[in-house]
Parts: sequence; structure tokens; C-alpha cells
Amino acid sequence: MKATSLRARVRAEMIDEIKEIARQHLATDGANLSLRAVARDLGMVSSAVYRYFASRDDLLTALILDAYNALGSAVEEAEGQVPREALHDRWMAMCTAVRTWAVAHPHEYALIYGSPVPGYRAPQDTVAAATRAVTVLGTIVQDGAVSGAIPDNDDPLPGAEVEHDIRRISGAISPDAPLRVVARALSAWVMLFGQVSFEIFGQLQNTVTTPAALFDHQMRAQARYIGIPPAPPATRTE
Amino acid sequence: MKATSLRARVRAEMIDEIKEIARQHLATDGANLSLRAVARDLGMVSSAVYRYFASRDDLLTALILDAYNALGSAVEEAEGQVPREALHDRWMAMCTAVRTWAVAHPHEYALIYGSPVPGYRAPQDTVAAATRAVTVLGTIVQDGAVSGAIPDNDDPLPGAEVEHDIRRISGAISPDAPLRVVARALSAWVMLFGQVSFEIFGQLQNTVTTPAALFDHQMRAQARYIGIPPAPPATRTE
DNA sequence: GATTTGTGTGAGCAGTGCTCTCGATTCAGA
DNA sequence: TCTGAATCGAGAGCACTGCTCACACAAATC
Repeated sequence: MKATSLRARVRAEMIDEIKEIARQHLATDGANLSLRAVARDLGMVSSAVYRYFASRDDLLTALILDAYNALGSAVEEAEGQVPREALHDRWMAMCTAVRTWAVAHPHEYALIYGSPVPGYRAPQDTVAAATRAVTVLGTIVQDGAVSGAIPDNDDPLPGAEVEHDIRRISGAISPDAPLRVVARALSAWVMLFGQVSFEIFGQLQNTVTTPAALFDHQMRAQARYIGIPPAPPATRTE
Repeated sequence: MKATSLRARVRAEMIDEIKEIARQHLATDGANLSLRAVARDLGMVSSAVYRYFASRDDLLTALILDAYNALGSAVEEAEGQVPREALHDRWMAMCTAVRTWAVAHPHEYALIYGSPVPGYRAPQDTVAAATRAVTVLGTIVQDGAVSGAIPDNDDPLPGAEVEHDIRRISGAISPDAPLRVVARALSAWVMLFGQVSFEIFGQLQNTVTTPAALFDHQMRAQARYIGIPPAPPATRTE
């Protein structure tokens, strides 16, 4: 009746344990993760770890994938709890989830949105995981566009090359939204991660005293910029 | 007539040479800079390098400071060549200078705007250097505000905490600009570096085919957002 | 039961940051 | 101009790293 052998189960647990310890080391020692130190914490010799990860970079890649998925889950979960028609609340929930997760896991955030550590390659596996967060933005914009809540704007249209790029992104994320709305949503997306990165990477040090409040204010401004109608004054819906 | 001794001059040259080789290693091998390898390239033994830099982190800090200054110079120089009254051109020149420098020196850009490498501290020296670029933005906004070219907008005012932060930034950079204009300029600034970071760090891979064109389009949109009037249709001024 | 497969050990290699001692060179003051 | 002090590079050495490779032991398969 056991679908997986004892060995396979133990192996999976071992992999999880290694990654967990590695995450702890990441949080304390920074990005220069020591495989030997991880092995030491596990009570085993360094070479044994190589039975589970072919190299240190492979371990890091696994952590990167996990980080993308953790962020994706956090965002999906937070946005999923908001009623579909409350576009503004969905947008804010999404933004806040990104920042909250980043503040709680700064080193893992740095792993995925900071400078690429090794000779940077993005294994195809990570692409799908990385897409989860932006897909949430896509559904918000898509819902707002089809319901008419988010109107088109009168921005100048981009050149052919840029239009092609934006159209492709739109097709994958919010196929029925006007091109110019997608363009604005994209810039808001970039602004969102720019703001978080500035905070996590210390660019706001000695400049901003209340990053959470500033973040909230700026994200509301971005919602206005995209064209997401403001939330109605707190009226209980039940 | 020599103000500095021979030794001091040789020492300064040596420091420059070490930094130059280190920059080359940074460009090829990525962020994990090897002091021994740098020493080898210089034909000296590793311990000799410690006569010039107390530690590897000290070398990196020096490179970080140089990078901030290089970016600052590039931005100042590009923006300085545009006539003062051409606000839109000044804005675009500034944005383009940031991206151009980053594309030309991706690893140095990662050093200053990526994940902080060591147990991240920002030595006070770097703060001044880091301010140079944003100061350019400040003068543009300031000039536009006092000349009336950039009108105030009707954004909701932020809460007291955020207002305090923005007011302090405004005071240091563009003291006569309306609070709400400064807030928008700040978000545009964040968006600018978000866009560049996304490109340099590979977040746009397999998504955007012409990053330069997209960048140009998005930065024009940000100028509109701030309230910088569009450049008049190319009429030769002479 | 024999054999193949997976797992952990320990030694070892090449590389790293950094310290220290030891000659050699340059500088500054008498 | 000579002398003591400061500076500099070389080399050895320590503790650490990623990674490889035989070796022994256990589990899974035949």
C-alpha cells in the first residue's frame, strides 16, 4: 500500500531538512551560503550533502525556486481572500503581501529579486514559479477591464516594438485589457518591486522613517494611476 | 615643488591599479571577488594587497563608492548638456544616463543597487556619493515647480508620518516643489530604478525583447505622471 | 541468498581570506 | 649625510571553502 519506498520518503525529508537549515544560514550569514556549515548543523559530513544536491549552486537554485513559490503563495492567498469585485482592495492586498513577505524573508527576497549570484541562469523551472505573482496582477486588471471598472486612458501609444512586447505580456496575463492599461499596470508592477527593493536593500536608510506607511501611500497612488477606482468608504457588505 | 612624496604618489597609483583589476574581475567572475586572484594579476602576493586595503570588504566598499560616483557623474554630465528650460529633455537625459551606465557596468550596478553583499553597512562616505544622482532629479523638479511648468496635482495628501518623510526629502532636494509633486517624482524615481534593476537582473528575460524601447516609453509616461510638460515637436533652437 | 543501488565517512586537492615574520626600500629628522 | 622610523613586498601558515573519490554499510531488487 505504500506508494513510495522508505528510502524515497527519507530522502524527501532529508532534502527538506537541508533546505530548511540552509534557509536559516541564509538568514544569519547572508548570501554566502556554506555547504559545509549546513552539513555540520545536520551532524553529517559535507560530502554527504552531495548525495542530495549536485553542487552549492544547485542548492541555491532550489532555494530560489522555493522562494518564488513562497512569494507566489503568499500573494495568491492574500489576494484570494478579498471579494472579486473589490478591485482596489485586491490590488492593495497583493501589494501588501509582496512587501510583507519580503520584510519577513529579506534574504530570500534578495535571492530572487537582487543581483543574480552565480553566472546567472534562470532554469526554466523558475519561470513558472516566478509568474505566479504577476499573474495575480493580471487577473485584477483583467477583471477590471471586462467589468468596465478600469477605463482606458489616453496615453500616447508606444512604438511597434514596445506594443508587440506589451501585447504579448497582456495576452499571457490579462488578454482583454486595453494596451495602455496594461502598460500602466506594468509600470506600477515595476514601481511596486522597486519600492520593496529600495527598502529591503537599504536605499531608504536615513531617508524614510516609516517605510510601511510610505509604501501604502505610494501603492494607493499607483492604483489611481492604473485606473482602479478607489474603495468605497468602509460600508460593511454582508 | 612636488606636493606629494614619491611614495604617496606610487601608493595612489597602486590603489587605482588594484581597483581597476578588481573591476575587471567583477565584470567577468561576478560578485565573488577573489583578492588573491587580483593580486596574482598584479604580479604580487596576496598579503601585499593588505597594505592598501584592510580587507576584501574594504576593497568592495571602495568599489561601491566609485560606482556611486561614476553613476552620479554620468547622470550629471548627461543632464548638464541639456538647456535648463527643456525640462522634459532633462528628465529623459537623466533616465537614459542611468540605464546606459547600468547596461555598460552591470556588475557595478549590482554592487550598489543589488542585494547588499556583506553584513550590509552603508559607510557615511557612500551616502554623499549616492545622493548625487537623485539630486539631479531634485533640480529638475525644483526648476519646474518654481517656473510653474510642473503644476500641482490633486492627489490625496499622505498621512502625517509620510508627509514628514516626503517633506524632509523635498527640503534636501527640491525645497519649493509642492508636496504632491515631490511624492510623484519619488515614485517615478523608484520606478526608474525598478525598471533598470528588472532589466539588469534578468527579470525581463523571455518577456521583453526591446528593453531600451520599453524603457524610453515608460520613462516618458513617468514624465507625464509627474507633470513635466512634453517636449515641443522638434523645432531647432539656435 | 546474491546483487545492485543508494547512502554516509574520511582523506585529499585546490582554492580562499587573513595574519605574521622577515628582509628590503624609502622617508624624515638630526 | 647619516640614522632611526615608517613603509612595503615575499613567503609561510592557519582555518576555512567547494568538490572528488575510494571505501564501508544499509536497503531494495532480482
